[in-house]
Parts: sequence; C-alpha cells; structure tokens
Amino acid sequence: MSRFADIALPVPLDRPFTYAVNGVVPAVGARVLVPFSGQKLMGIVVKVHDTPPPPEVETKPIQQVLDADAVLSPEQMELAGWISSYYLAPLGEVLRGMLPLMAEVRRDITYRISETGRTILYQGAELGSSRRSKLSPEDQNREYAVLNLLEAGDALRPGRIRSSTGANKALLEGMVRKKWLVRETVAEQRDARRMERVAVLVPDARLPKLNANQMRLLSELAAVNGRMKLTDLRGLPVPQTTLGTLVRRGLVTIEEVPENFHLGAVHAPGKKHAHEHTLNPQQQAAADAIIAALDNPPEQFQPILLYGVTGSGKTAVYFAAMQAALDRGKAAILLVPEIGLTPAMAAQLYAAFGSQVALLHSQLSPDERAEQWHRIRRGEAPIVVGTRSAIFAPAPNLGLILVDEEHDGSYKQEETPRYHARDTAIIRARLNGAAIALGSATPSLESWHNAQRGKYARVEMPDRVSNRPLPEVELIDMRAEFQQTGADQIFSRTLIEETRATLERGEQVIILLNRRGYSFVVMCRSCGEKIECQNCAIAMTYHKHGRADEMDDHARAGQRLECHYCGFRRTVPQVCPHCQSEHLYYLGAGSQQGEERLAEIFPNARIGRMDRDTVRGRADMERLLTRLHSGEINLLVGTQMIAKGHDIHGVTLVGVVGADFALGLPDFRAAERVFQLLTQVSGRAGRGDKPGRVVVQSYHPEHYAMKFAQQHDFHAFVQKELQYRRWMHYPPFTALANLVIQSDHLEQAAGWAATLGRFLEKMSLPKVRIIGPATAPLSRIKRIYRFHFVLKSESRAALSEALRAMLAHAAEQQIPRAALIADVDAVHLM
DNA sequence: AGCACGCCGACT
DNA sequence: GTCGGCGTGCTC
Repeated sequence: MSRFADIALPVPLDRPFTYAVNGVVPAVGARVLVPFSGQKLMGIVVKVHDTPPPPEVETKPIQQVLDADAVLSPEQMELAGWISSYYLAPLGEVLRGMLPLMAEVRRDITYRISETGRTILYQGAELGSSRRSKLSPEDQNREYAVLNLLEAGDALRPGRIRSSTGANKALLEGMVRKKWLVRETVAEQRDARRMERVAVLVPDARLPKLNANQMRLLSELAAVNGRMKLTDLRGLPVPQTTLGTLVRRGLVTIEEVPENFHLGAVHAPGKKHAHEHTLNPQQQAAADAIIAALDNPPEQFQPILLYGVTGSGKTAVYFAAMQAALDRGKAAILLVPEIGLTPAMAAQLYAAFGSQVALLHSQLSPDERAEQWHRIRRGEAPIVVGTRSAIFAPAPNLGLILVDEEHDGSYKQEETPRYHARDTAIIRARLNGAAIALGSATPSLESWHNAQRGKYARVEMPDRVSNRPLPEVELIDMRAEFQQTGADQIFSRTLIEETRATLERGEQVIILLNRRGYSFVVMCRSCGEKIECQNCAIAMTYHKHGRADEMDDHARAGQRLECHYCGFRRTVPQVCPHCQSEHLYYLGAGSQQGEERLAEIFPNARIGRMDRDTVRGRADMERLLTRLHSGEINLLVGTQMIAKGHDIHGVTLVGVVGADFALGLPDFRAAERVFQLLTQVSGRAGRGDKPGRVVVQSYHPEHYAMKFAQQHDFHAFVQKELQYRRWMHYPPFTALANLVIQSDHLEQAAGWAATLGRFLEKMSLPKVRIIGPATAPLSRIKRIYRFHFVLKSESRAALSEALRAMLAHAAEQQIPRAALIADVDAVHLM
C-alpha cells in the first residue's frame, strides 16, 4: 500500500511536494487538501508511491481527500505535464488553470481568541483604552467588542464578527498581528451547483374545496407529471399567492434541487438550423475531409488546416463536422477567439444543438463555470464551445477539436502558464486520438508552414458563398493626400466621399480606427517631450470624454489623460510638465476623435462607436450589434473589435484608418498582424446581396502587407513573409522564446540581466541565437523595470535546454523566480 | 505566491 | 521599552 502522495500545488514552485497518506490512498488526478507553509491548499495528486522522502523534510499528512476518484483523466494529466514542461510553468499552476473546481472548495477564514487576547481583554477591562494605540477610540472599542464576542472560545467568520461588532477585516488582521487573535483557514467542500425550487404535487392528497386559480395551478402541475420549477410557475396566469395557499393546505410541497442546465430560449420551430443548410461543394469537401479524419484517423496524426477566405462559410463547415461527431457518439470542442463568441454565434449553436451545448466564455462566474464543467464531464454536453481555456473541457470520448480563427493572438495566455490554446489543442487531439481542424482566412505563418511541409493537411475554400465577390480595396496614400490638401486630416477626401455616397444609398459604413481614446500622444512643441505615465514608459492617451458609465465630475469636465497599460489617470496639464511651455499639442487620432469628426462631417448620420470604452460587457456588445442590424446605426466607428466576425448585411463600405501604424513597431510579426487585420476587416464589407468596397488609408501603401491585402492575395503574402522570416531566423523557421527580467529597482533588473548575459556568453550555445540583454520595448510597466532576451533556435530541444539552464543559473545567483518571465512561443516581444 | 521570522525606526 | 513597518527565506 502506498504511503506517500506527491501533490502539485498552485504555487510558483517548480516541483511537487510529498505528503503522507492519511487513511485513504487518493487517486492520481484527485483533489486533496494539504497543509502548506501555514496555509491549507488544494492540490492535485500527481503520484502515489512508497518511497520515503529524504529524512530532513518533515512529511505532513494529507488533511482531506476531496474526490473519491480522479477528476482529471490520465490524458488530462499528461496534457498538463506537457504544458508544464513545454512552457516552463509549475505543474500546480497549470492544473489550477485546467480545473474550474476551486469554486467548490470554499476557503473559509475564521478567527479565534488567543491567550494573549484573553489577557488583554481581562486587563483592558480595568485599564480602559490604551493611550498608546494608534487606532481611533472607535476601533479600540471594536477590538474589545471582538475579544468579548470571541471570549467563549468559538471560531467565527469575519462576516459574523463584523455584523455584531463592526470590526472589518483590516482591524481583525491587525489583531492577529498583535497576537490577540489567531486566524484559522478551514476549507470545506460545497456543491457549486445552483439550487432551484420546484413545486411538487403531493400524490393522492384528498382535494378540499378549491377556487379556480387553485384548480388551475393543480391541473397545470398534474399535466407535467406533478413537478414544475417555480420560475416556470410564475409564468402562469395565477396570483403569486395561490401557490403559498396550496402549500399551506398540504397539496403541494416545495423542493430544492440542484439546478439542471436548461436553455433560456425555446427553439424557434421551423427555423432552419445552421447545419441543415445545404453546403456548397467547396464547404462539403471541407466538411468531408474533417469527417474522414474523424472516421478513419490517419496512421500518422495529422491536423487539418482549413484555409477559407472571409465569407466562405467556415462556420457551416464547423457545424456539419460537429454534427458528424455527435452522430458518431463523440464529443467536439470548438475554440473561438476572445470576442468570437458573439450572441449570434450562441443563438446558432443553440438552434443547432440545443441543450447539448456547453458555452464557456470569460464572463461566467466560478460557480457557473464549475456547473458547465460537471455537465460536460457527465457527458450531458458533448458540444463544447469556448475561448482559450475551453481546450481543457473534460469531454468524455472526445472525437473532434476545431480551432476557429486559429491565427488569433488571444489564444496565447499572457500569464503563467503561458500556453497557446491552438498548440495545446493539437497536443490534446493527439493524446485523445481526436481529429483536429484549424480554420482561418489568414492562417498563421506557423500553421501555413506546417501545411507546406506536410505536417498538416490543407483544405482550401477560395470562394465566398453564393459566389459573392471579394470587396474591391482602394489604397489611399496619405502622404500624397497631405501634400495635396496641405492639411492633416484624419479622413481622406476619398473616404469621406465614399462614405457620403454609401450613406445616401441607405447602406451602412464601418470605419476602423485602431486606437481608443481621443489622441494617443500629447507632445510639447517647445521641448519635444511626450507626456508619459508616471508608472510606465508609455505615452498617455488623451480622452476627451469620460466613459459614459463612470461620469464623475472629473470625467464630465472632459479632460483626462489615461495610461492604457496600468490605467493611471491624470488631469490634462495646462503647461508642459518638463519645460512649462504652453504649447502642448495632440497627436494621433483615436476612435473617440474619429467619432467626433464624423459627426461634424455627417451631421445626419446615425453614428455608433465600438471600442473598450463603449463596450464593456457582453450586453453592451449585443445592444450595439442589434442597433447595427436594425439599421438604427448606419455609421460605425471602432477599434479592431469591429473586425471580428460580425456579419452585418447592410455594410457595403469599410474604411481603415491608421492600421499600418503597427508596421513601424519593432515586432517581427507586424506585417502579419497588419495583413490579418486588413483582411478581417475587409471581410466585413459586402456580406449581403450588394458588393462591398474598402478604402484603406496608409502611410506605407507600397508595403507588401498593404499591397497583398489589397489584392486579397494571401498566397503571395505568405510567400514573401516566409522568405523574410527565413532570412531573419524567425518563426516558423526557428523556435522563439522571450525571457523578461523585471524588478522595481532599475539597477537590480539591469544587474540581473547582465548576470544572465554573462552566463549565456560563457555557455556559448552553438544552436541557440541570443539577442540581448536589452531593455524591453516596454521598458517600465507599473513601476517595474524590464529587460529581456530573445532566444531563437532551429532546435526546440536546444531552446528549451537553454531556457532551463538560464532559470537554473538564475536560481543559483539568488535571482528570485518571480523576477523572470519565460515566454515560450511569445506572441508579443514587449 | 503567502506566510513566518527577524531586524529597525517611531512613539511612550 | 513595545508596536508594527517591511526585507529575507522557506514551504513536503
């Protein structure tokens, strides 16, 4: 019998900890509660064994085994292991990200009086309040009230203590520091499922005399086998009090049961389900390829890259493939980008798959997430659709994984564990023996390259549905525009005229202005300094109006500078903070200014704005889209949010302003990003019956990303871009990692970076190219100074080894682990 | 990451 | 002389 268990804990330490088995031997993959450094933590069992740890460690016993069986399957454990080793992240933190079941263990804090506390209480009663204390007399009184309350010896929760004494958490913590109280953490398991109340007809009850409403209610209940949810009962044309009367008379009882997942909306009968739409031959071929992989997994595991131009109908292909998985008794996961899970998409999914769908999006509460997790695990929801972390959905018998917009940057998690959901999906598909397809109109160069060398199969959908043409794209050279007009205008004459004509025809216009705020730089004409955030090395953005929902006096006054990295805000100075000059000027137009200008030019247009300032949640987005669909808005201006997947049929003109700004950034993916953005936003034009047009304003109209986007020529773009990447030894020809060294002291960060730099020089790794140490492009964020190395290698093993060696050396040099961020396959090198 | 322990300034 | 600020080091 195993006497020990290795537990992965959610702490930034790269190894598991060994605990003594206490009674039951837990299963590998089960959750346990263990004492750890004065805390109680939930961990996952990664191994049970009989090998005693070295004698110098004191092996503590497991406090509680939370699950009789594993909650994570062997495949999931293996996937976690892969992420941990590939992305150099502690296994415990990986597992924490995989399991949304933390909500089920409530970490309860209680306070209990100590001996010191008692002494204080008894002496204090005589001495009166201490004059020494810095606390206000009120707080001192509260402290005594707390001691009085706890005197009996019970451990109480902060909420309970507060309600009877008024002592807040800070005060209680202060008392703990003075050792008057001891804090205890108890973790207790609870059921995360929400409860719902059900009215139940009491069987064989003798019916007394009843009024019409009571009869009505009873017969309604009888008609549905005697059980009905209270929420449904409320919909009946019967007074609210009737139910209470029936309960009192013993004819109906109310039960509380765990809520079953149910759909808010009822199926619209007669409405054609998306997957019943007939696929055109090109869509059918794509679906067939995926279904073939589902039916006869090839000898050699092979993902499918589905390259389909915008408007080619990839969604219908996904639906057909998911239906095929269902028909074969298998589960499917569809990953979508952060804002890809639009209300329209959700409605389509419900229409097609009803209650077999589980939607996992960022706005679920921990309880809701846990609930969906259980549904999926029980096999009730074999169709899982969600963002990044949905790749960990515990779908039994997983047969198919689909990754929509596989190039999208939001698949990369920007905190530990820094995994890429698309790449994780591929590993998971291989582990589960599932088929996988990656879809995009602008595949990432990594995926395209993999397809070219036969690692992936490639399926193309080159035509739009119903043979709609791709929109005609006009490139406007803004340098020439400036020379001709002599004025620095946001919108070119062409874009204004096209917009006017489109609006006059009663059609809709979308204009992309890819920065939020009013002006993104405030600069001094006298000394040339930009106004930077005091916490970050970042120019502050000028916001002319506050967010509508937080209109404090300050915002109403309308003048504000905001840092888009740390959120710091300040008033707009009247004079330059450096030289006191009054000549401050505002550069670079954001969406707010765009909206204002458009309102001046088109006073009769019905303008809407879509950016993070106007769209905060799902509901805002939905409202805005509804207004757009109904035609209430005919001119929409916004940031890249508007480029993603919204299918608005009245839009025939798309304007693009300042999208080429990124081409000037020190980022090897800049061209790829610009091409993707242009292609995606152009795809918004002409989705209805009328053809679309796109007007792109650019200061780099000759750049190949602009040119090929204009010509809708993805093939030409990748060919050129791949050539550049090969020459420069960038992905996909090398594996790349970004290693950031950070500290709140500049000299310390620089010193550590230098230490690591010397180490790398001494190691002289022949297979790894190292750039750095250098100040990171974002050299200071939230008062933390940052340096970085970029590591590149044709051999992933060599890259990984170099990173590990660096981390090990950093540990030897007493550089804290938290000062290092290893970002494998970094998407941003910032 | 949290939490203990320990050394030092601030106030009585 | 105590209180409580935070810097250092460890966690099975």
